[in-house]
Amino acid sequence: MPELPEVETVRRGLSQLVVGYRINAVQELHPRVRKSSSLSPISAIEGARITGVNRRGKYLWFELDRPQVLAAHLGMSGQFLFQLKDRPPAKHVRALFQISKGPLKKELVFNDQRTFGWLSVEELDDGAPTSVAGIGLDPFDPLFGKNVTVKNYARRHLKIKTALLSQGIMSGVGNIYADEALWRAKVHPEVLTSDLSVKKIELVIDSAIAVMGEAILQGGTSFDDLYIDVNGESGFFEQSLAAYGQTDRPCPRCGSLIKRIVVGGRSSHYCPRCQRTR
DNA sequence: ATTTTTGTTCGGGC
DNA sequence: CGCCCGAACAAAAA
Repeated sequence: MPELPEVETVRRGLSQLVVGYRINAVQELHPRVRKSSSLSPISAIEGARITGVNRRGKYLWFELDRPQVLAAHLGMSGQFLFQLKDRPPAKHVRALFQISKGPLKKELVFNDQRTFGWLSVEELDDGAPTSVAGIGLDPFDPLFGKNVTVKNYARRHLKIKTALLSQGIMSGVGNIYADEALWRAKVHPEVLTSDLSVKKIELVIDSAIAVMGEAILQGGTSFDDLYIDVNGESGFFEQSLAAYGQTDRPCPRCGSLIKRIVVGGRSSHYCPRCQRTR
């Protein structure tokens, strides 16, 4: 499932392979692939040259040689793929891009099994697409402020697990890295943010930064083929997971068996010994 | 056939 | 009105 490290891996792959290319043709192949708030059909960007690929949290956007951008969210299973000869064709292609640079021609596919992902033509507003306006900065953003973020967590009355998943406060963390960050910080997922000390909240944020930074170096986490990078490669961070998906397996720190509970409708994995309610 | 999975949005309740 | 919670959405694998 694409969270910040996976989306960043995709962004880096795209950045390397599409910047400088011109978008010659776009086909929308599924009725839900275009976000309803898109300024226009995606084909309106035909003729534009891609000048960069940017990201905030789990949101991606292609910068073009015109005021509009092509914004994208991978949802649960979205993928940008270059169709390679030695790989089976993608099965859930929702949009198709014909791009070229001089004599070089490429086909970029937007593939999405569960159709929660989307594409959208948008204006930039304060450096980010309009649909990204309400999304908090992610901790890798140069403008990210840790002290402000700590305060924003502290004044809410949310379970810390729910707070980490709230993209409006700090973006990029999903279910996997939320569980891993809380395990590293030794914080129980159900503790209220308003009950945590400033120091503890800081530790949770630092842990999220550390675990996502390490995951980026490993190309992200791939449990199955729902997450692969633009070249179809899996990430290798799964072997480093201490808590997520480790139900009934020993905690790497103390040996207690990892527990699974539901918090805010999402599965939460934690060590009952290392991560106490208080 | 039913359950499980997850990011985001939306509606209800307080 | 603001805040928080839970349901809904899709689709496929187990």
